[in-house]
Amino acid sequence: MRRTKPETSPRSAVDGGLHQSVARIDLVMGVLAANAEHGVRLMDVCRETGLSKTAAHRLLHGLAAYRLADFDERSSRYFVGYKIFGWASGAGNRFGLLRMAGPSLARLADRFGDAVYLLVRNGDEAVCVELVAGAFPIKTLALRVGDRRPLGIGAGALAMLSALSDPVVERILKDGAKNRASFAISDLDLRSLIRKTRSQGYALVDGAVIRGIATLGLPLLLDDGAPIAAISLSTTQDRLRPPRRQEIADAIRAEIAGISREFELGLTASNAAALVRSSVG
Amino acid sequence: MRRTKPETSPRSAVDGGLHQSVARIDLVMGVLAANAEHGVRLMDVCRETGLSKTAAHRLLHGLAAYRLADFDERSSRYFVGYKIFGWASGAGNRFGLLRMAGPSLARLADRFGDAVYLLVRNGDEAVCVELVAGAFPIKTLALRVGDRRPLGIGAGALAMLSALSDPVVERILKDGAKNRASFAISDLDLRSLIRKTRSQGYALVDGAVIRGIATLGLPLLLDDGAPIAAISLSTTQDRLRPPRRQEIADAIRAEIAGISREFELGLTASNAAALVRSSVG
DNA sequence: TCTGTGAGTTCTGTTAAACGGAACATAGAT
DNA sequence: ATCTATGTTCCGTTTAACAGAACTCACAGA
Repeated sequence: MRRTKPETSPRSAVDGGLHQSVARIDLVMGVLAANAEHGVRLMDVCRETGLSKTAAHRLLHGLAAYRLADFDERSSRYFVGYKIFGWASGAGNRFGLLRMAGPSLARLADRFGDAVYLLVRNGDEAVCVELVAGAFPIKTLALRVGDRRPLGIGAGALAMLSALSDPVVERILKDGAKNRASFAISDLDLRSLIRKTRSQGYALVDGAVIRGIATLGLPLLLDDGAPIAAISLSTTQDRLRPPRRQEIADAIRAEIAGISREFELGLTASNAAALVRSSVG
Repeated sequence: MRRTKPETSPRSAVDGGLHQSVARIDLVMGVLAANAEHGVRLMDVCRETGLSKTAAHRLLHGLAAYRLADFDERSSRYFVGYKIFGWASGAGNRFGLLRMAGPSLARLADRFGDAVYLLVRNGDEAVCVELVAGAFPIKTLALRVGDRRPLGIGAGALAMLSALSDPVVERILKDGAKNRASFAISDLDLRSLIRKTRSQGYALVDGAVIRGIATLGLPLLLDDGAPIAAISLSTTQDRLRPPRRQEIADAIRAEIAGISREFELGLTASNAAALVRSSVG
């Protein structure tokens, strides 16, 4: 009796058999997203995912049928479907945070001319949920919408980490060491940054994550002190020297105060907790 | 022998059996996205999708395992996962369009102070791919990123429709009649708007789609005349009267000329065709 | 404190949706 | 014109997903 060889079975490459359908869709969409600009052909997907030609073909057609992917017949290339936008626009607005913070971001970007970010805590990571580029000609976009960073990497994520209690900080440092490896910031540096952040009341990362770019961020705290989000601003290092630095920190703090007032009004305690810990897993 | 009743089997409710896994994921993610602000509980998903408790449970856990959904344990609510952002940011940049058009949008929003949109043609619809809000205090956001409109509804979509040949326009009007039903614009109105758009060289929708808001748009054409995208600006009706109106149209036209020059350089003929017709289905 | 209700989770046997491989078709390159 | 690589269709097999039932848990009202 011929048995299916278990060796390089694509299913095991993904998940071990559980949630295969989600696993494969995630896998394929990931490939589409990674090559979104020029699209991918069937065999590209096979190569990158290890799926059989048949499986990839069927899956891609299914995705296209539901507009999760777009297919161009002439070039026979697949793209991430625009339908994803609809999902994403909802995702950013969890608990209406984006709706409430949006005007603040715009005001800050407008006043200082630099790029302003809204980051949300998601487990031990920070996700960039919105970004408003300012008018200043030198664009210093440190993050794009959707980018993830371990807590502690970048001013917004550092602001959130610093707002957590020491035991939690220690746990996060321990669990996330591997994820921070690609950033040239040692745990020692990080601890000293946290101390500095706590003492000065805002997080400043001056060229450490991206050369030449400085970012400054403050956390949005619930009344129990839990950080759920952060607003940060990035610019060139010379535009973030002391006098202006303090001015920016104060402006962000003022905006955050307004948001957090509005935010807590529409929030029950359980909802708040939900936001903080959403998907700690 | 007890047979599974075929009657209201959820699988048939979705697709008829083909691509069930994609169908259900699409279905569930759609529900999550529709209730993104407050999240949904397991039974909400069951109710809204018709899925069995078990199926919904398994699927949601699978989605959460891959971070396509986020689950909050305390409130036991599911949310659209932030991972979707990663996919979406790729989606907007098909063929690098967003990268090339981004600076133009920012310049326009900056100069006029109003909201500026980038729309892409996707089959017989237009999708809003990017939006830059201007500094003017009255915000007139006619679209959000990810919104879809039938071609012809809204200035950008009207600009693209008007750039198509008459036979194509007729086909789109015929096929899409139902989708336009919710907008108070008759086909007769639409034909006259198309004529007007063609003669004046830009599309203007003055309060017809949203009361009090006027939008003005121009298409981005390939050298063979096919419209692939549009840039539009929305503001209050009184801010879009004749002298300013012409100024805005000229400014958008100039930006589009720049984009399309850059765009065609990086585009082979087949790629261009791909973009135009992506997912006509 | 007890009890009833509704939500969420786990278990189990069954089934059909998805599977891989092979054959077939098509397009591009040489 | 031939060859190679890519894309599509077919088909018998199988395993991942299925529905239902039983279970736990939390909470509300008596």
